[in-house]
This record gives sequence, structure tokens and C-alpha cells, in this order.
Amino acid sequence: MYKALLQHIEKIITLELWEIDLLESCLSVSTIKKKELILKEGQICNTLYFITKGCLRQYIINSKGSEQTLQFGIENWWITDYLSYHNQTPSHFYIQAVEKCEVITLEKQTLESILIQIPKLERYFRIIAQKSFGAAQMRIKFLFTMSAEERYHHFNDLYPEFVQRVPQYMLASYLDFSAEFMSKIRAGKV
Amino acid sequence: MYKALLQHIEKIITLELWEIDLLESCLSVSTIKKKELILKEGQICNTLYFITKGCLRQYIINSKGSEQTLQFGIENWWITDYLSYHNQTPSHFYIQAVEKCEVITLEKQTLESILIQIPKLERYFRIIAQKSFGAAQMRIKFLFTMSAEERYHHFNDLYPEFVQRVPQYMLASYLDFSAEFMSKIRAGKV
DNA sequence: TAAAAAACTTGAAGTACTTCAAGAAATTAG
DNA sequence: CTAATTTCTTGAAGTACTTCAAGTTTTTTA
Repeated sequence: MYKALLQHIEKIITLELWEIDLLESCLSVSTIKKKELILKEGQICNTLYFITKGCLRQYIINSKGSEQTLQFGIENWWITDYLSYHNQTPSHFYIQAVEKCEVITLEKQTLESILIQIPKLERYFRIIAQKSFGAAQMRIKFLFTMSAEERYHHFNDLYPEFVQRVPQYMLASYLDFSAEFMSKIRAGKV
Repeated sequence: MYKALLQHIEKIITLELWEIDLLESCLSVSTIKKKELILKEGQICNTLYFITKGCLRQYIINSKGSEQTLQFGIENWWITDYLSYHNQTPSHFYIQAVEKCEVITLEKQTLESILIQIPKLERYFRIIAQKSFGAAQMRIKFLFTMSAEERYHHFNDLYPEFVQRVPQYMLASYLDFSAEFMSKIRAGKV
């Protein structure tokens, strides 16, 4: 049940048996229906989600009322709003299932307590967060330096299966251009 | 000498005296001249820098040969390329002093070893990284949802002193528009 | 399996920016 | 203190996108 997460953790640290038992006793699994929201703008985010199946996205609603995807998460990724989580402030984001999902949830309170009992886990979450931050910086680099067409082709080259997996308009907003423009890029009409 | 860093750490965790001593023995201070580079594209980044005085920036050189600032760092911030640091891959970035700076440097190897001796520090670096990631997500949100003019005013409202501190063209590139356009925004000619 | 809903496409018109070029102002260095 | 360098400003021309509106295709639901 929690195997995927344990494997993910054990790529970075090694756990004793009792630690695994303790950790597992703090986790729970939920399924999320397609389009269901697990975080809404204005809510305080008190949960970390580890995705074992499916795809989620973090998005905002812009001033024109349309959705813009800031982040996708798939199998073996954590997704949450760390700013809301740490500062206990209302979130600026929505987190929604793009597909039917299965996630492992970890509540802030629970996590705080197991981090005390298993300090090694601090290391795991540190490395996850540092890599995520590094990835966010690369994302900003790509947004800055590439044209819309380059961003599309770059993404399509790196993650061709993923491009098939999500609606085009969501990917377009993630790459920061309109769905219509994406359609033209794909048709070679630009 | 290392007081600023210790204070920063002790906002998050509490250190014993021997831990402080050990930590201090692993740190060193350097001064960086204005415009000096502490990381170049293509280099592997093996150092974390804690800024005690001055301002640094992370930038890239885009396809047109001009510099674009991705990140600024000032007093009490860490700056590094975590992706290059973790994956030991060539960096995509330059890190340069905007002003004469004083930084505390911490080498990867050294850090690895004190993290083993003082596991509590994992927690400190985890929280720093999670907050940084959260901030990067907010940055992407602002880039996505605001017009150039809104980004300028928003930033100017939040950090008016900082706007005075760096050349306009650097801030323009950080906010993702041209220096000329920034000049027009400031003059109200837009 | 039909109907409804969601996602994608297309062209035309508009716009928020960029680029270029040249001069003015401010800062730094000898 | 003067020259050299860096930074900022301005207008004109160009462009990479967006927006709108309508039709088509695909997917979902009952």
C-alpha cells in the first residue's frame, strides 16, 4: 500500500523496521475523483500529498477568470502549498485531480511528530525540497528564455507521454500561452 | 563573525554550545567584489553561500546574448544552485555580486559531514528549502497573472528600498520585461 | 448509443510588449 | 576633477503573442 513511498524514501535514507512501522501508522491513502479539489484558494494547507497513481495540478484563477496551471504532479511526486503550510496563511492556489488519483496523505501535525521520532526523515524532506526548488528555478529559466513555440517543443521532447495525458489547454497555460496558440503551434501554423 | 547565520538558524532550531562550536569551525567568510562571479555557467556548484552583507544575483545569458536575472539574494539569504549541487551537473546559471558582499561559505563536503554530526541542521535546511520553493511558486504566479506594469508596481510596493538598490535593467529582467519598457512605466508613458 | 459536455481548431483583429538607435544623466575610476 | 563607463530615457517601427467568435471533433454521461 505504501510501498511506492517507502521506496522513494529509501532512495535517499535507510529506515529501520520500527521506523517503517511507525511511519506507516501515520499515513493514510485516499482516492480523489477526477476534477475534485484537495485544496482551494483561501484555505490553509495542512497536508502533504504523495501521489501514487494519477495526476494532479496546482492552478490559479487569473483576473480574467480563467485557470492557469502552475505545476503538475504525477506518480512519485509530492504536491502541496508549502508557503501556506509553513506560514499557516490562506493559500493562493487550487490543487485538483486531473485524473482519478490515489494519494498518500500526511497531516502537518502528524508529520511534525514523526519528524521528532525519526529525525532521519528531515533529511529526506530536505532533499526533496531542495530539488523541487532547483526545478522551479529551471522552470523560470525556460519561461524567460524560450519563445512559446520553443517551450512547447522542449516540453514535448522531454515528456512526450505526459503531453498525451493532460488536456492541451492545461498544458498551454502551464507553458504560459493560450490554448488557441498551442493549437496553431501543433498545426505548424505559426 | 558568524552571528547573523547563527541567529538565522536559531530562529528555527536550538543549538547546544558544542554544536555551535563545531558548526563555526566549518564555516568561512569571504568578501566578494562588485561584479565578481562566484558561479559560472558550466561549473559544478559545490558551495552554499549565506549572505551577511551586500546583494548577489543569479542570472543567465539568453540566446540574444543579454543577461536575465532569475533571483536576487540579500542579507540573511542563502544563494546557490541546488540542482547542480545535488546532481553534480554543470550549472545553467551565473551567480554574481551586485554590490561588494560578505558571505559565509559552506562546502558540500563539509556540510555533509556536519549534517551527520548535527542532524538537527537537516531540519533547518529543510525548512529553508521548503520556504524557498514556496516563494518560487509565488514568483511564477506573479509572472503569469500580472502585466509588466502590475509586476513593477507590486514589486515596488513590497520592496521600495530594494528597487533603489539595484540597477533598473537588472530589476527589469527579473520582472521579465525590457529595461526600456521599465523606463516608460516609471515615466508613466504607458 | 444518443445527447451533452468538454476539448480542440481556425482566421481575423487587436495589443502589450520588444528592438533599435541615439542622446542624456549618473556613477566610477584614474 | 575629468574622463570613461555605465545606466537611463525617448520615440518609432515591428512582432509574438492574445482575444474573440464560431465551428468541429472528441470524450463523458445517462
